[in-house]
Amino acid sequence: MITEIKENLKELICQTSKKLYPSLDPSAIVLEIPSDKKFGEYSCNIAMRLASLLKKNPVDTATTISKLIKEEIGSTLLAQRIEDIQVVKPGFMNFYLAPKALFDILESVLELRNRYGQSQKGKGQKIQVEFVSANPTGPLSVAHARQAAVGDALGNILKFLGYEVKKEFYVNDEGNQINILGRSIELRGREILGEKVEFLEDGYQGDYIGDMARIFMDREKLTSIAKLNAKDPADFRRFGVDHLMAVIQKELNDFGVHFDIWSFQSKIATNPEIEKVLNELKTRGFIYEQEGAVWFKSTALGDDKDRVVKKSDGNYTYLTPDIVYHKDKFDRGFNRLINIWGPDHHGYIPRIKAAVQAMGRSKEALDVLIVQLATIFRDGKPLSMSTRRGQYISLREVMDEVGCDAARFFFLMRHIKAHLEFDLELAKKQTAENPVYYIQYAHARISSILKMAAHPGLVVAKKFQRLKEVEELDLIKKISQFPEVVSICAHQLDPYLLTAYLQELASTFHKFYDRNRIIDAENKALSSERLALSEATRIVLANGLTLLGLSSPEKM
RNA sequence: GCCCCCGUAGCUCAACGGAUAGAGUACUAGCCUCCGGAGCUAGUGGUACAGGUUCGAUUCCUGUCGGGGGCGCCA
Repeated sequence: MITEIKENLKELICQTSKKLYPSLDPSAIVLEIPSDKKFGEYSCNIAMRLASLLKKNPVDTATTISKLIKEEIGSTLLAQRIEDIQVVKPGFMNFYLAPKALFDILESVLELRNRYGQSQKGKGQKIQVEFVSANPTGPLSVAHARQAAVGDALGNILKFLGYEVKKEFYVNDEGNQINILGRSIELRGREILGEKVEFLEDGYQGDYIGDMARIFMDREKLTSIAKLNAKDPADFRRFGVDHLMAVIQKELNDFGVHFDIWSFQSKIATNPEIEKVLNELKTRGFIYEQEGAVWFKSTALGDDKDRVVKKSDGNYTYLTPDIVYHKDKFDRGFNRLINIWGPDHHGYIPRIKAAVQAMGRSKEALDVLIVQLATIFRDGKPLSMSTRRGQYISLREVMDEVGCDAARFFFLMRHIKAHLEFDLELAKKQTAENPVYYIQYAHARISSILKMAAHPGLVVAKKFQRLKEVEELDLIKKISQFPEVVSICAHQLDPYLLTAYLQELASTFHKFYDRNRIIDAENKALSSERLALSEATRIVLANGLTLLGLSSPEKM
């Protein structure tokens, strides 16, 4: 409903403006939600864009256009829905929706319920969102936690807009890091059996390694050094990967993040497959040999230096299986890939984009989102986060301390490209200072009112005519913005706008609640319309919270 | 040295290139005979600096200064 109104209005403005300036590019016409509600529900700046072309005062142009629109509008669906058009100072045309339009929107929310805000915009497009993809060498960190919250919410949003979305976790279960993992476990095992060992310089040092060694040796009955020596090193690796993947899956599951697909490097980037892809790249002229190594000519496609894909010792670099993996993604039919990475990988973007192009795909088919780190604060002081040593804050700690909903919301609250300050004390507070509870409180409050209204026998209205207070109309207008907010999130590939919107919606509701009595047995007709308005608000809050991966509690 | 992100109110952050730069928090003063006071109302206060593009710049471009991160035949 609301998107229809906007589209129709845009079309009308376009046609009318073309009468003044026939070669007008329709994409130049932008309808935006004004910063201040006194400027109406939609505002158009086309007169100012045309000012220099027409060599006329934009206010005059806007006046002319708005007169023409008023003449034309009678013949369209908009006639009853646009109440007023005003021309203001620099040359804005501001459009004011009529109560009829607002009531239509309310009715459609109550009818569509959890589908309100959905669209079919993405129909037929297959998108893969790959995120977290942490090496199975330790528990997940806060950095992964933020990536998980972002990827999950973004995937939800894209699905909501009709895209066919798969959320995928890529498991790097081979390579140097995994060798080091296996070796670290083995060395801890030797220590447990009393052997004096020198630990690896770049080995994994967290306590969990020793725990894992103990579990493995119990299971395999490795009670002596001799038995341990007889063990295949690959067994340590395999155990390490399996064990840690189970830990990671459990953590993500508890965090409420669910993946559709788990891909394993060992299955996808097998040596024959790698050679096949390298041959293909060679045929296309992107491979050469130098100093005993095999190089990918990524500079030809925008990278700042060429990259080794096969070292002089015959091993592949990290990049090589990754190229195969990206080819695999496209082979599975995805026409758009979204990778969510940490900031430590940003230098890696040009080479993987080069690889995608070398395989004949457009570089626009791959979006790499860099999610900046979150710094965890306690009592106003940042907690140190030296990596590698196992001294980083884990997802588990944050989740246990502040709860899933609060943690996820905090991770989503800022642009993904902005550093995030995460205050544990604030996130833990169950008070007004905490925005999560502010939103959920509004949902719980409405749920409670709806329950209570059942007693006096009030019904939730389906048709509207009595809502006219400022707070009522403001609330409907805020509700009407939801589809657009979701759509902007998808366009920007960042869910943060939705967190801000939900706070505004909750605030608009609280104001309405504070100044207007909802349940009133003396005035049932008005009361049932206000109940319906509350229910519509609840629906939108729930839809938004669900997209972000948060719960919508009926009681708190 | 090169690359990426960020400099906005005391603090944490907003503002598709638009209108008087907005919220929360803190501080001050108010609001419960009645639907959840985890709420509402009012007040105070700001674009790092220098140029450029534009009818219009917090936003885009160049430079300076400041903070964070990244730059391997590591992953």
